[in-house]
This record gives sequence, C-alpha cells and structure tokens, in this order.
Amino acid sequence: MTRSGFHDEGQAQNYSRIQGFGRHIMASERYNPREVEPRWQQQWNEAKVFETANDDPRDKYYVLEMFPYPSGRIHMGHVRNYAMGDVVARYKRARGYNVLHPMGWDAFGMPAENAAMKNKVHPKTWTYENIASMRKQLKSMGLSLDWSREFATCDVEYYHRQQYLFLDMMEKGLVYRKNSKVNWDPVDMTVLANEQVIDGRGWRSDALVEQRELTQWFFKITDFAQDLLDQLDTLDQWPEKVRLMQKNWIGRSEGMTIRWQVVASATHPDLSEIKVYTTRPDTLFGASFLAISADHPVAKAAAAQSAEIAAFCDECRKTGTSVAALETAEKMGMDTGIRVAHPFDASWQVPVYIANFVLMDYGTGAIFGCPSGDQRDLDFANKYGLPVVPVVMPANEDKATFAITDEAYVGDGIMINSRFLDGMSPEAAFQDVASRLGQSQIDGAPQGERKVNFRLRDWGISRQRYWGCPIPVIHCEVCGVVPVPKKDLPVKLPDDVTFDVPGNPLDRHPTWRHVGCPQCGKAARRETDTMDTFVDSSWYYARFTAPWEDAPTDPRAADAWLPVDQYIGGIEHAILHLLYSRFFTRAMRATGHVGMDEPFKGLFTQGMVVHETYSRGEGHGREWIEPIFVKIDEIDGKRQATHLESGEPISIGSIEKMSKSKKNVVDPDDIIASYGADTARFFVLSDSPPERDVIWSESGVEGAHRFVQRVWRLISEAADVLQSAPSRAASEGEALAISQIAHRTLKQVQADYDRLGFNKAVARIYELVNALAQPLATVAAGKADTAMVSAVREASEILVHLISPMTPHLAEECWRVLGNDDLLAQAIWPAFDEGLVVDNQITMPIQVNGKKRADLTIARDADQTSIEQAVLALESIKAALDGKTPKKIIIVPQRIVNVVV
RNA sequence: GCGGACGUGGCGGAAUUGGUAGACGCAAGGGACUUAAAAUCCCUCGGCCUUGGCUAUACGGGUUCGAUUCCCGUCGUCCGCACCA
Repeated sequence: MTRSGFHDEGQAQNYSRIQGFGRHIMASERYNPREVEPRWQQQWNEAKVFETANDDPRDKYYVLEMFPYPSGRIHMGHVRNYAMGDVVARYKRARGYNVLHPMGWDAFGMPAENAAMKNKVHPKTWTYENIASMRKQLKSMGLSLDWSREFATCDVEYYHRQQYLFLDMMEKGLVYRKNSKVNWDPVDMTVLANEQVIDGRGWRSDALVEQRELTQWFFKITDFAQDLLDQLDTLDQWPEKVRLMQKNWIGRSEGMTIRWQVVASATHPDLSEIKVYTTRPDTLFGASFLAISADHPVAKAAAAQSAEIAAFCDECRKTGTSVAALETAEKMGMDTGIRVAHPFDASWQVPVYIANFVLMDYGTGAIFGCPSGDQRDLDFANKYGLPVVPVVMPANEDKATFAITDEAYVGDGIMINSRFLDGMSPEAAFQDVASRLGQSQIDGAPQGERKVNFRLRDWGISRQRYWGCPIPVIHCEVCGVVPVPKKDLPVKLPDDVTFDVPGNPLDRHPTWRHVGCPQCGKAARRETDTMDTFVDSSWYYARFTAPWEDAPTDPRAADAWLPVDQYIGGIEHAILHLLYSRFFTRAMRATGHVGMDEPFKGLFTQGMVVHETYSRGEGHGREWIEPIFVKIDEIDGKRQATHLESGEPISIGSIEKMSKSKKNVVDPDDIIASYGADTARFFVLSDSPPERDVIWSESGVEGAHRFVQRVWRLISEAADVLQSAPSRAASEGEALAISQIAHRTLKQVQADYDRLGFNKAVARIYELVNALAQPLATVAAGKADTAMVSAVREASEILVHLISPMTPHLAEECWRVLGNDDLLAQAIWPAFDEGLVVDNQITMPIQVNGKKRADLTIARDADQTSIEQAVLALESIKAALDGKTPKKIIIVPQRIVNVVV
C-alpha cells in the first residue's frame, strides 16, 4: 500500500487524476465533489434554507458550536466540531424544528497584537482578513449556518453592547475594583496570565516575571458561587466529568473562623487577635502552631520591624510564580515571636509562624496547624520541632500505642487527647466546638463562627492591552470612577495606534484617554484597560438570538431561544468559558437582559483530531516531517516510512494532537480540494466515538471517500429504473426484507443521531448500503419486478435521508437523480413503519449452563411452555444435556434461553 | 498527593437495564474482471486443536442460571486540580 500526500496544486491535480474524477465509468459519471458541492451550496444559499426567523411558530432548537478564534485558517478540529453541530442542525431541521444555528468570531485577543508587532499590520486589518478567509473555508464545508446573524466580537456593534452590559452590571454591584497581585512582565510592560508565565519568565520576553499589586477590575462571580454549584445538579445533559471539574473548581468547604487572642507580642502592641479559618475545628486540641501567609497584615507588620522576617517574606512571594517550584517547595516558616492563647485554655500558648504554604487569598490567610491530622502541618511541625498530638484515632487502634510520626491521619475515627471531646466522632466534635465557640463571646462578638468558604475567586477582567473591549469608565480627580453614560457609548478603540514599543498603546495614545468628566465636566482620563476576551465569549450565544437589537439582547427573543439546546466544543473550555458563561447568564438575568439562569441545556465535548508524527534525526537535531512529505509502505507486515523526495528512512512517532511544532497537521483545504467536504465530514464522524480523539489517517479518508463514491454509483446507476415505479415499502417476498432493513436502520440511526452517536450511525448506514448493493445492481440491470423496484426506491430514499446530515451534498445529488424536484435540505424526515421494524419470527440463542449450544427460531409471541418444548426437542440441546434432566429453564422473552443442569 | 475516567482482534471500535463478545470500518491475505494497473465484485481474517469443540474482553478473586457490563483487590494508561487549611 502506498501513501502519498498532496501539497500544492500540481499534487492535488495529480491525485484527482489517479482517483479518476471526471472519467466515465459504465453508465454513470464518477461523483465529482468539486462540481457538485459548490452547486448545492449556492442553491441552499439562494433559497435561504438556513436563515432562521424568530417568529416561526414551530418548536425551537438552538444548536451552537463554540465559535472560533480567527487565526486565519481552519484546522481539522474545527472540521470535526462543526461537522457534528451541522449533523445535529440538519437532523433537527428535518425533524420539523425551527433550528437556530449561527456562527461568529471570537475576534479580540493577543495574537492580533503579536501580528501587529511582528508584521506591522494593524490588528483590525489582520483580524478581518483572517475572518474573510476562514469564512470562505467554512462555507466550503457546506454547513447549514444562518450567516445572516454572523458577527465578530471585535465589531463595534458587539462590544458597544458589551459595554452596555458592563454598565448595567456595575449598577447592580457586580463589578468592582480592587488591588490584586498580577504577573507583571517588566520588559513588555504588561500583565500576563498564569499560563503565559513559564518557569517564572514571560513566555515572549523571557524576562523574570514580577508579582505586582495593580488596581484591577473584577466581576463578582463569587456572589453566585453557591448557585453555580447547586445548579450543576440540574445540568443532566452535561458530561459528568465537566460538572465534577466545575464542582472542584468552585470548591465549597464548610468550616469555622476562630479568633485566637494574642497574649505575647513584643513587636505588635496593638495586635489583640488573629482570625483563622479551619474545616477541622474538631482537631483544635491537636493544635501546635498558627501559621500566617507572608502577605498577611501581621506578617507585613512584622517584616517592617525585622529585616530577617522581611527577607523571608520576599522569599515566600517568589515561589508564587512557578508551578514547578511549588511542587517541590519545602515547608518553610519563621517564628514571629507572637504567642496566642488556645480558645479553650487561656493558659495554653501557641506560637505564630509565617509559613510559605499559607495563601493570603483563601480563608483568612491564617491557619492553625494540627500536625497529627494534616500532612503539611506534620511536615512543618517535624521540621521546627513542634509538638504532634494525635486527636483522631481509627476505631480499631489502641490509644496506648497509637502515634503519629511521619504520616498524618486524616480519616474518620474517635476523638482522643481532646478533653471534653474524647470519645466523640470528629463530626460530633465539630458540632460541639462550633456551638461552644459560637456562644463564647469576646468583645461582644462570638469567638468562633461557622463559615462556608469557596475556592472560586472573583474574575479579574483587566488587561493592559489594545485589542479588546474598552472598559467604559472615566477617572475623574474630583468625582472618582465615573461610568461612561450609555448615550456616550460605544467607547471606540482608536485606529491610530502603534506597536513599536512595549506596553499598552491606549496608555500612550496622544488624545484618546483625555476626556471630560461626565459628572463635573473637568478634565478626566479614560480607563485604558480592556476586558479579558473571555468576557466576549460569555454572552455571544445570547446575542445571536437578536444580533440586530439596539440593547444587548431582545429579552423576548433570548427567552424564546435560550437555553442553547446543544452546545458543542472542546473539553479545554470545561471550566473557564463555561463557568464564565453561566455567571454571565445570571448577571444578565439580574440586569433584565435574559430570563433564565443556565445558558446551555445540553453540552457535548468532542475529542481532538490526532495524527501520527514523523521525524528524522535524534535529540537536538531531530527534525519533524509533515505528513505530505512522507510515504508509508507496509513491508512484511511492518509499516515503514520514507521521505517522499529523498527516499531517506523516516521514523514513525507517537500519535499526537495536530500541532505546528510537530508538523503533524493535515490542512482541511487540501482535503476538501481533493476529496470534497462530504468525505472530510464523513471521515471525522466515523470510526471513533465523538467524545474521543479520532486518528486522522490517509487510508481512513480513502475509506470514507470510497463510501461516498459507492453510494453515488449504486444509486445513480439504478436511478432511471427506480424512477419508473412509485416509492413504496413491500409487504412480501424478497422485497419485504429490503423494506424491513431500511425501516429498521431508519429507526436505529434516528436513535443514534438523537444521542450524538455518529460513529454508530455510520456503522448502521454501512450495513444498509451493503444490504442494498445487490438489489440496486439488480434494479439497474432491469431484472427486478415492480414491487422490488418500489421497495428499493423507498429504501434508497431512506438511505439518502439518513446520510443527508453527514454528507449533505451527496445526498442532494442522489435525491435529485431519484426524481425529486425539491431540496432535500427542506424535506421532512421519513417515518419508519413499526410493522416493518418488528419480525414475527425471532431467533434466540439457546445456552446450556451459560454456554451457547444452539439457535431457536420461533414465533415472536410464543409462550414459555412452547419455547421450553421446542428447546428440549433440539438435537444439539439433547446432545448437550447428555440424558440429564434440566433443573431450571430460564427464558428471557425475545432474548435468550438458558437451560440449567 | 487528591479527584475522575478508561483498559475488548494487527488497528479504530460495536455489544439496550447483566443475556449469542468482536457489528461496522481500516489494514492484511486469496480469487474474479483487465494486456496491465486503478476502480469494482466475491471469499478469508482473535488464538489453539482434526470436522466439532476448547479458549478469549489488562490481571487475580467474588456475586449470578448467565459478567466486557456489577463488587473487591492488583497492574497499566489518560485527564483534571494542586500547599485551598
């Protein structure tokens, strides 16, 4: 077997010549997607088949794929994502729904600014040119999209309404400013996201990243933490995995805050107490130290008085940037000299340490350490020689011998060494401590309080960048932060910007930032931060329901269309995008723009398209080779690769996500140019279950292409004869079997499409085509009677309907040669005949002691007794029984019979 | 470390609430057609022995008339989170 690629025009043409496009074979022409596909695309377009009206009375169905970033070219992942969405859209449309299936562009973001710096092209130009070429590519796929609703998030019309939403959210108290630590790149003079910091250095500048305190804008996502968690239970059409990931991300914990009285503090005369958060108040008698974050106010105060402590705090902050450092970081601490009293025993003094493993932005930034019940605390205690007192003991242990040395015990058990808690379960001890500390007052407030804490933080949206949605506020020396009045929206990005120096172009623009204060009229300045691009993608699904509206949404249209019935995209958005969108829906509800909480009723996360990797050389000299330059042969059952031009041996590497760095990329344009969109669509839907990765292979594409050609050949060759008889199911004879398999397949494929089981639908369609191949040949040869021709015609029409969501162009072409004048894209889905789906005779496997020994064909409605008699009369069963009497005969109706001896 | 998912032929994968393991495709082998190739069509295709069996769903147990499916343990792979008190 030879594998060859195609790269340029010449190769593609060479390929099609080998494939024989345009050649005449027998009575029919070989199917030529390059002629057929644009023709049907044009017809759908002219008939506005996929444009959706908001006032259509039929039941709605909203299918949406995650919109793409306009990088300039689509990749196979897009093909797979959009092929899946298109199957759902076309199928639901055929089933009679008013389907909304829109497309847009997630068009703000850094790559445009990087391109501006590198290629001296304006981000706007770069972005809109990319959109134009990607739109063209998507259109060549034949997707059933309503292009009339298209928008890009960088359109002024879109970010205008985003600013509008921002102002409404601000009014509702969902937006605020605060100081926050950020990753600051001192060379590029910009904030970096965590994932843009590699080993403590900026990914582009390679400069050491600093932790800086900046005033940033935040959305109050934590206001909805509990609701975002609770409502996860209602999302039963989401993958369990995604719900779990969100649950963990939100990270709810139930605990207490406990106030510890300061008894000794040479350096801090004013300090009276330290408040800690704990989820284990039951272990309070195991406490041997308090630990506070290096950013805790008490730590800062201590650092101000001691150079040693200041140095230690600096050291702690540095490890904050690198993930690798965190993993290996040793527990480190420094005694502050402060002593606090145990909440239940004023005479019991506990030291206060600054520790590198305590985070300021979780809980109160201070903890009490119980070494016996927490591994980190134990490591810390062992290092600094602090006491380790076991307080929870497994039920089967002996108190006299139970000890904790290197491994903390975190499980359930009974309380020991804990005075009045001894003998209780940890749960009961928790309750007891909570109620005692709740009642005990210090300075008129309880000593301890129950507190629910979340890991989820508020969403920092400030970005010091140009290519994003400007935050619509004005800073006035007199009035403070003033929102831009709605009548002054949009706050437009200026076009005249430069990227020749680092930093935010908006900051150094000569005029843009200077503006009069909307309140007092005095000279003021605009906010120069723009919004995180995740904001743009958090509400686009709502905008699609009425993209022409002056307000962000038309609440009536939004409520009629939302939630999205089926949302399809990559698992990589399991947390951020989907959580932000869920938050935004709540925020839009609070501001009156939508009426529901949850944006996506059904979520499907599709797998990636992966490909083998090819390389030559070793180590640093290793060179990755693109698939199109590699030829694969099978020699003695082993696949071997050689370089197409030089003939050099190439090593075949692992199968990985298509990436530029490994060069294992297949360009959808090339595939569509040589095989057509239908083949590409069909291939990415076959083979693997949609949630799993699919391996792109040349032979797999060829298999898909063979299918396309086969369907066309079988149907087109028989078409003339098929048109001579009406389309009708058969009721007897050979033709009945054909009608039965067609109707059974129809029923099964329908169920598969309903569950997004595209690969299973493909398998069943193959079976149907295999079953129709001979009858269609017989019909084509003119050797079938009228009843047969009618049955085959009906079966063929069913087949064409079944393939139409996946290979719509081929299906339209077949539909036409079968004598239909209407567009298949507008035709209604056929209904299966229940009478043809069930059989009166069924064949059941017969087991003896769980092993299959025979088959029994019997009437479907046969009763137990007659089945038993028929089973025992079978020769093979008699032989297997070997004269023994059956103890029991288990009959599972219409399934299986098991004879127990 | 914590949490989760998965493990079936040479490969991708089927198998309803526990009910014939390997559908369908890919790859491979054989044959027909052809001067030849491509395309197409037909046949074979988990392993072992002789027809008929035996054996087989990572490995070891268990529950059951019956287990790829449920339970326990072991091994392996993948994913998410990561000092969250």
